[in-house]
Amino acid sequence: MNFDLSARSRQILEAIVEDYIATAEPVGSSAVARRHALTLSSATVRNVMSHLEEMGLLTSPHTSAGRIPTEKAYRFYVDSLVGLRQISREEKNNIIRRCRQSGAGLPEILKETSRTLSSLSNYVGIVVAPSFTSDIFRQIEFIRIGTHRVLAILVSTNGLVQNRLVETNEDIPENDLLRMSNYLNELMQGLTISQARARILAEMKNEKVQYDSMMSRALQISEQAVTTGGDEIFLEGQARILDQPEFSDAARMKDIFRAFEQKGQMLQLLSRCMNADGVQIYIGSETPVSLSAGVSLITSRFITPNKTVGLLGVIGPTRMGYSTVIPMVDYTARLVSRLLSET
Amino acid sequence: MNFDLSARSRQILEAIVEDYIATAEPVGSSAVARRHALTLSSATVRNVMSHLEEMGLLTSPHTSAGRIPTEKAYRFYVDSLVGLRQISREEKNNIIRRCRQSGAGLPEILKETSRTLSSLSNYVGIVVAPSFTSDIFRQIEFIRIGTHRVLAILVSTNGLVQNRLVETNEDIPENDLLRMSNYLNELMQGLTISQARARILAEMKNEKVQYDSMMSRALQISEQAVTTGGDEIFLEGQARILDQPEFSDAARMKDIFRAFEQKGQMLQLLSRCMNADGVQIYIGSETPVSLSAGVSLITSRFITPNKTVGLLGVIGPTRMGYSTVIPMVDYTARLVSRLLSET
DNA sequence: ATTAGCACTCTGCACCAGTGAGTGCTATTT
DNA sequence: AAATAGCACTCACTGGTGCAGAGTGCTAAT
Repeated sequence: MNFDLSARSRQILEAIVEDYIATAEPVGSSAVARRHALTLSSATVRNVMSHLEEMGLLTSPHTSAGRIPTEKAYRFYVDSLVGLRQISREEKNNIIRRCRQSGAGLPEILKETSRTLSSLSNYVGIVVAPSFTSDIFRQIEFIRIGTHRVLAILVSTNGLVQNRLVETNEDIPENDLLRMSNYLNELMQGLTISQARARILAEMKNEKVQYDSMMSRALQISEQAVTTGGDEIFLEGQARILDQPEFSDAARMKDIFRAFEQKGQMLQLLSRCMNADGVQIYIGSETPVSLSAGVSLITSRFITPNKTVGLLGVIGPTRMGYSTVIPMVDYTARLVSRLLSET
Repeated sequence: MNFDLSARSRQILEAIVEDYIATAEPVGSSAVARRHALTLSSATVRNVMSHLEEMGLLTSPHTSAGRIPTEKAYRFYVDSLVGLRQISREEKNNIIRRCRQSGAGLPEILKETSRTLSSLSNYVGIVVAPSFTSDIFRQIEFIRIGTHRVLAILVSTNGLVQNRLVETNEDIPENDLLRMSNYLNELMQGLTISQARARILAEMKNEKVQYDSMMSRALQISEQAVTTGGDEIFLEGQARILDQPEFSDAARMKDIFRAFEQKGQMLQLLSRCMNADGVQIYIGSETPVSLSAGVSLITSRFITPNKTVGLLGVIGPTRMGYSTVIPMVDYTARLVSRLLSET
């Protein structure tokens, strides 16, 4: 979407967007003329503004108010943001310090990262953990809980753990459980969790195995264990959305919080963001997450040592401080990838 | 707090409380006289009301509005609620069905229970998982993740799992890990997690052990594993609080959501509720959770088969449908205890 | 003891300028 | 021809006024 805009029009548009981001109030021609050190009268600015309005880059809430950028304007602004404010050393250190202070486990790190993103941006931090199913199988263990229950514990090479309590119709002695886990550990060696699941299903049809009750039981139990229950998503600083004046309206707020509660749904929609590399910016209606209107999403992928990918970013109002948030998300994604790899 | 109230005064107070609960609007004398089938004029009711106001049971927002119950009035209302509406069979089945539909694991059940409490009450559902530390140790396992990391997995007899990634300064071969876990499993047999932690700390001071590098390393690692990171708390249906007219104000809303985000703090405060048996009712400022003003908390304990206790309940506005929520919480707590024990 | 009646109080709503920020157009300047 | 000064116009916002309605508190009558 390349507009045929004069340099001056651009500058003015940029000034309006930035003013609006800063104040959340419609900005008028005289404000632009003043702020903008350039020697231009408000009348001239007015002409340009009405032109920009015709192009669909600005709207006015009513005749005698200033003008507000449209989504299109934000998009243009972001695309032409040549001078992505470099992230300062101080801020970098801040991020590093905060991301490090958590425990060593992946979930802890990710949760803390989400917190950090939120508190540094003042918007909502979001982190989607690397999908467990595409992670590589490490080990499976069975632990007998009571007489008819077995706890299956599945561990991936990233150190992610998934456990599942499985009901069994007979009491399985610990010895058998041990043999079962040995067999399965052999079977799933080196596969991803989802491959392992496929292997299990295939093996269940294997005739030789069907006659071995121990093996078939092992497969049945493990099949349940590898059937993963949704990935994790860390949404931190939700309350910060309330600081934004555009969400002071109760109805809009309700919409957003409802959406935040539907983490499962969100996860699905976010998976789209994981396909491309680099920072992804979704403005307003471009946002895959259906969080009512007026929100933007900035994300970037990060990768774990064994190449599974996760997503991290920030959710805020369309009127978001793009110039600071974008480099922040970018840097954080790189940082997390690096932190995870330095073992 | 036994007030010296005539039967009539009581009836009127009850009518006002119920009216206010239903409408969230100040209730006037004529409304009471009407609703109240009793043959009383509004003037008489007015006299009684002004008496009740003197006693601190009612207030009026301004002279020409109706009156609003104070916390004291709710307390009185709840205490003298003789006819706790019996929970209907249909509703019972509803609860049972919903609590059952989750997986077999304790966390899944509890999360679903919290959801159920929320959706049936239309307030916020809250469930505090039984403390891991007071649960009985079942087994510890070590899994080697990379060269300098060991994943410690701790399982309790309730089937709760806690895992922790521990950094080691040397590479420990799998064989050693197995010996270590055998030693520890022996050591902690039959103890609660917190006792196990004490045992580990004691054992570390044991001279004989200090000279055995394998043992002392095992103790070091397991010490980290048993240092539990806060218990779990399931807060579901937070967005429902937005349906309450008294929270349509942005500032109050922010307060509440901030409090909801501080789950750790909440947990501490809630531990007070776990000491007494039966349904606990905290009205307004009695609430241990410091969620700004105007909220009430209704909780009850539930117990797991091995006698650890958890907490479950509902958070809502002071103007809460006590007569339906109280029996609901009561029933749900009993039900969960039963569901957990029927293995 | 209860109630009818009435004056009084206070909120909420509608209506009405007046104000000020901001626009769009036109005539003028450069 | 582009930029600007000037001016009429629009429209939200504010504060004041007046009225209706709900509700109270008091007093006098039942």
